[in-house]
Amino acid sequence: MADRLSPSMEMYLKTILSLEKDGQPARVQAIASALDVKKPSVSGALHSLKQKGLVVQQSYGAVHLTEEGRTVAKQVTARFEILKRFLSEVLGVDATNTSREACELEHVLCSETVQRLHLFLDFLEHCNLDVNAIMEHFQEYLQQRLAGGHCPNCELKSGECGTKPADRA
Amino acid sequence: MADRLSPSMEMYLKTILSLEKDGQPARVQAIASALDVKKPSVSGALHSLKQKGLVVQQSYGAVHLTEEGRTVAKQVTARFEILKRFLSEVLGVDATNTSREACELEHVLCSETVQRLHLFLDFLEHCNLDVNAIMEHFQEYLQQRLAGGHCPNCELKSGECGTKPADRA
DNA sequence: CCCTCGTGTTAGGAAAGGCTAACTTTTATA
DNA sequence: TATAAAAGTTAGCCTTTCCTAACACGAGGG
Repeated sequence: MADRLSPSMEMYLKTILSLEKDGQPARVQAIASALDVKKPSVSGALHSLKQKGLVVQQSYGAVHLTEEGRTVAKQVTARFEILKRFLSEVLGVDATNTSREACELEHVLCSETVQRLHLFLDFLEHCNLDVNAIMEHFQEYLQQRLAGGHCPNCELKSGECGTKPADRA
Repeated sequence: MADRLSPSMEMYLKTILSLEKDGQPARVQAIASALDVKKPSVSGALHSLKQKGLVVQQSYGAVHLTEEGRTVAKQVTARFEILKRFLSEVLGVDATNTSREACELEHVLCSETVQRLHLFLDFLEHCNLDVNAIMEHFQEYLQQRLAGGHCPNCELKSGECGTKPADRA
């Protein structure tokens, strides 16, 4: 398999797939709006994706994924969905942030790691009834700790990974 | 607080802190080797970090972190350690990959998410004895699934997030 | 004291990915 | 059908981060 695409190129593919799924033709303008970039950036990116054989586009027309492009787009999208689930279901990250953050992670994590995350979610969901109780317990613990409580057994110092105490009040 | 530094700049700071911790003076050459870049790249980066007030360096001499630079470097390092622990202790990611992957994540995840991950590890470690059993159960499940077993309740299709069946044999 | 060699810096350039401005093509409407 | 608006493209530029080549400093050996 060729080297991984850049985050930027993966985003273009993911966006094209997503527009297609919504039944919209993937026009330059629509891609630009979805990614919050300008049209010339899209044109440039498409030029590069065409060279790689991942999309086709008749001049001045809509963009279509090739089979290979579709495969990559689906992979990226699948990663995104798994990461979003993990962030929200396990870590309880705020809905405002899950998409943005999953979107950065999807370009960075290797398949193996995403798969393990997927299996972790799968495990929590299907394979052990006790797990739900544990996860609820974790969510409670999380709320307490985020509210300022302190675990007596733990040397976690607030601020050490970038969150100041004031941020968590 | 100012905007987040670029991944690259965070890496320079983290590396300088790490060299200092090893008792070595943070010279341009040492930083270059540690990051696998050439000396002029380091000079350029240091120029930018000096302008931001994050490092000081007498000309042709060793580099030192300012108080602010040290704070950032420590935050990045702390994120790295937490992510590495999560990847290895929870997901069982291979030791060869944990550092590389944690190193990419550390620049991408927001403080809130890293903190939640930290609390998750903390929870697993200190706050519920049953959790260990669950996690061991997960590790077993992981091994089975990675060896080709299939969860009857789960529609996980191999390959959908980029791992081909052949990769997992 | 000078010279050499390792280390640091500067100059100049490439690639990626974004931008604006200006041009071309298509579409839609009067 | 003529033409204006919308959509796409091209040209040219900026920033970041890396590179190579060439130059400058500075500590140790003759």
